[in-house]
Amino acid sequence: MSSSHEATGGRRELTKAQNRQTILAAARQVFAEMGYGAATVRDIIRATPLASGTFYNYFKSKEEVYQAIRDEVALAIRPRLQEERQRATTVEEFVSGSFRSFFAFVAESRARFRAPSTTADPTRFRMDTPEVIAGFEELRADLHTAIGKGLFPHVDADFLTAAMVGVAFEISERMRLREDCDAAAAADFATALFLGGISSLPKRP
Amino acid sequence: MSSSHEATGGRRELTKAQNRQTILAAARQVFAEMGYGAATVRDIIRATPLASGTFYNYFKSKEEVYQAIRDEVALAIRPRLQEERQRATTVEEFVSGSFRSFFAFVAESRARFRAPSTTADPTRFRMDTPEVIAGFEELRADLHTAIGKGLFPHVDADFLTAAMVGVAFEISERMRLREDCDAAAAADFATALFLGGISSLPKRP
Amino acid sequence: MSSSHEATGGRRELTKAQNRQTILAAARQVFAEMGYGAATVRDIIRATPLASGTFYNYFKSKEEVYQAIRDEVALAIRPRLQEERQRATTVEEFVSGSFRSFFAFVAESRARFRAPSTTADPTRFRMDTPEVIAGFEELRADLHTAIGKGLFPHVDADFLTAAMVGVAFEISERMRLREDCDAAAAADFATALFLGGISSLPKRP
Amino acid sequence: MSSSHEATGGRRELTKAQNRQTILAAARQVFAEMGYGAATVRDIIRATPLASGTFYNYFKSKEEVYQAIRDEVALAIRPRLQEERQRATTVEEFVSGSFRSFFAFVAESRARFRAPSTTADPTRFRMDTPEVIAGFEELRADLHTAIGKGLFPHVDADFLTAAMVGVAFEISERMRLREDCDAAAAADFATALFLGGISSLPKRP
DNA sequence: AATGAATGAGTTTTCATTCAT
DNA sequence: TATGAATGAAAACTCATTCAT
Repeated sequence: MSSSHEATGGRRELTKAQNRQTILAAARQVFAEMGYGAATVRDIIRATPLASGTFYNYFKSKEEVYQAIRDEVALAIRPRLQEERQRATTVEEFVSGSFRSFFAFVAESRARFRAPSTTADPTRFRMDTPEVIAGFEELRADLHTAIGKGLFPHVDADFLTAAMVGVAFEISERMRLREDCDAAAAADFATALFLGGISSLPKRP
Repeated sequence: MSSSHEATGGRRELTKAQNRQTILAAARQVFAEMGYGAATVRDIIRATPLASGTFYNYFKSKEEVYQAIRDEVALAIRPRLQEERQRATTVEEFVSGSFRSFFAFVAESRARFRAPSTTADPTRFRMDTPEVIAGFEELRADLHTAIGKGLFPHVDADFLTAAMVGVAFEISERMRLREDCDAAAAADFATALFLGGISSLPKRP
Repeated sequence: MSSSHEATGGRRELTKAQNRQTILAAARQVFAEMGYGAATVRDIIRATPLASGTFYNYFKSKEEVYQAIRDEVALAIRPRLQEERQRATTVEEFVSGSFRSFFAFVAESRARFRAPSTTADPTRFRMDTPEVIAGFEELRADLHTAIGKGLFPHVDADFLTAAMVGVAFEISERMRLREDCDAAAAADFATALFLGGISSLPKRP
Repeated sequence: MSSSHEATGGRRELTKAQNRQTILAAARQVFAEMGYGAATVRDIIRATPLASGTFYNYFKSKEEVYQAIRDEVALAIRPRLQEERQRATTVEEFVSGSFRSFFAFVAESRARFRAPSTTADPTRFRMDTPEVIAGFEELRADLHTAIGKGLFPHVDADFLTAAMVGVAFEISERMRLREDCDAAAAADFATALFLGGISSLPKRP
């Protein structure tokens, strides 16, 4: 009799999609708060108004929820980053484009990936998923190519990738903790560091 | 009879210290392989020739083992890093001293912190413990001081700390995977990046 | 419009009866493959193109499906066996009539009771249902009567019943596994065994 | 302080062996009462004074308990039967030796395999385990040999095996239900049936 | 009447911890 | 102190059944 009840024509469909999202949201929060390893399916369910059995209508296990979150993240971020890099014709464009996209994405998703409040798990939960890693493998590949083409100086591509990844993750975490969450500032900082530094890096023989 | 008694006494002491080390080594390996959160006391005991009850003669819980590992690490690395920074009179010394100490430490401990082989936990287990973090808080503090003293340009100290931490961790991981595990090369790379880049960083008002 | 309506009506009736049979067939197969005890309503539904809720339009529970299968079997076999025995005027007719009817029935139903392929349940699922047992209780009663009337020698009727039941079940299982599935040969074997053996059986005081 | 407490020197050892037996006994009873398929590990534990976790110190699953029971039975009965048959030089010895051993064994174990009281599962729980079946495969092989050697007439060995198995199982069940549980009478009955009947069986070409 | 998602009680299994030896 | 079996609370997962559509 309530309006929300009557209005929806395909209530079942909606509910089903909503439940999936409810579980995913709860999982994101729980993973952030307790860390992936320590989190249990129970914890996820408890963070939900659903019954325990319902979880298993959507996911077979904690791993599977994690995959789903991963895939969502990857689907959102990887194409953006790849596009930036492919469009780049100079080191500046390559570096600044990558960092701008990445920090912008993190800032946008801040709402969705609720900040880890009281982490019981001493290992930090990062958005450091295989898919994201795969995204950085793409970065590595593109850096190799760029170095081969002479766009970049002939430096250690693996270390350079690692450095960019490390800077991106750590600064983004710091950025998220700040009130302003200024993605542009973070991107400018990281970009300047690399543009200034890359030319000084040891050249490989 | 007396001599055998004394020998036993000596062995006892040794055994006791050995058991503690046995547990710590097993815990390091298990944490690396499954992640801290997913690891259980059972897992640690299983990676040990000891009986389950024996564990509790040395540690009260998984957390306590973790503390002990942390403290070991911190005890080994933090004084080294602090000393490097306090000795530094230039940016070059500050940066290169920090990175050289850090990568040297990681290379040394490669044997002890067995490489995470097949990680079931998708979140990477880094030597990213609170104590190590605390070590980097010291770095942050020292950077603030150094900026205040004019040793460093007036950049965003938090972001710079984050960048150094991220580069240190990611490159050290990469380094550990390499056959040669060349700490000097890693340190040179990171140092060059920062020395070249720092002067380009955006200045704060 | 009317014609399509009538056709649908006819199909409905058919569908309804078909659904019942679909469930029964699935249940027979599932019971045979997993054993009655281990089988779940879920398993039966899964072996069906129907939805879970539909099951409950036809049966209240696993037990009720079982009853239905039982009753079907009993309805088919018991009257036949009783008729054979009542018609019998000699031991030969009694014994050979019973075995011939039984093995013929099993051979006929081989198609319906699909052979248990890979039984997860180590206890064999036999067509050894209460109704069939009841059928053999009738055999016991009739044997008692026949012994009382002097048709059979004065042997232990319970043991004789048990022997006939055991031989019937075990040989029928063997027969079903054979390509030819020759009911007559099985009946001849069992009949000869009992006709030859009965006269040698220990007489009761 | 109680005598039963102090008396036992190796209380641990004893308890451990006892617990295993406690679980096996409970399992035998539960399997008999509910059927193997319907029985749950919980049911077995509940039939025991032990804690739920203790079950898993001894068996990994319901299947494993079942295996253990099976193996016990097989270990006890198969050698006896084989010995009887190998010792036999006539049909009489072969048949009567087999039946006497089998019924004697069943009578002995009546205490251990508590009689199925109120079976919820309509499929009867027989000691009809793969190992026991394997025992009858040995019977089949020996019958083939005996027929080949001319000890037995040239009848259908598979059917004869099935008949002996069926008679053995069904009569033993009947026997167990009787107060006297007279193994000798059961053996005499079965032996007479077969000795009288075998010569009448249809000869194979 | 058919559907299939939600429910939550029940089952299986693991685990930290205790304690008798 | 070392041992390792017992414990039972809690986690993982299944299932019969209901009910909105």
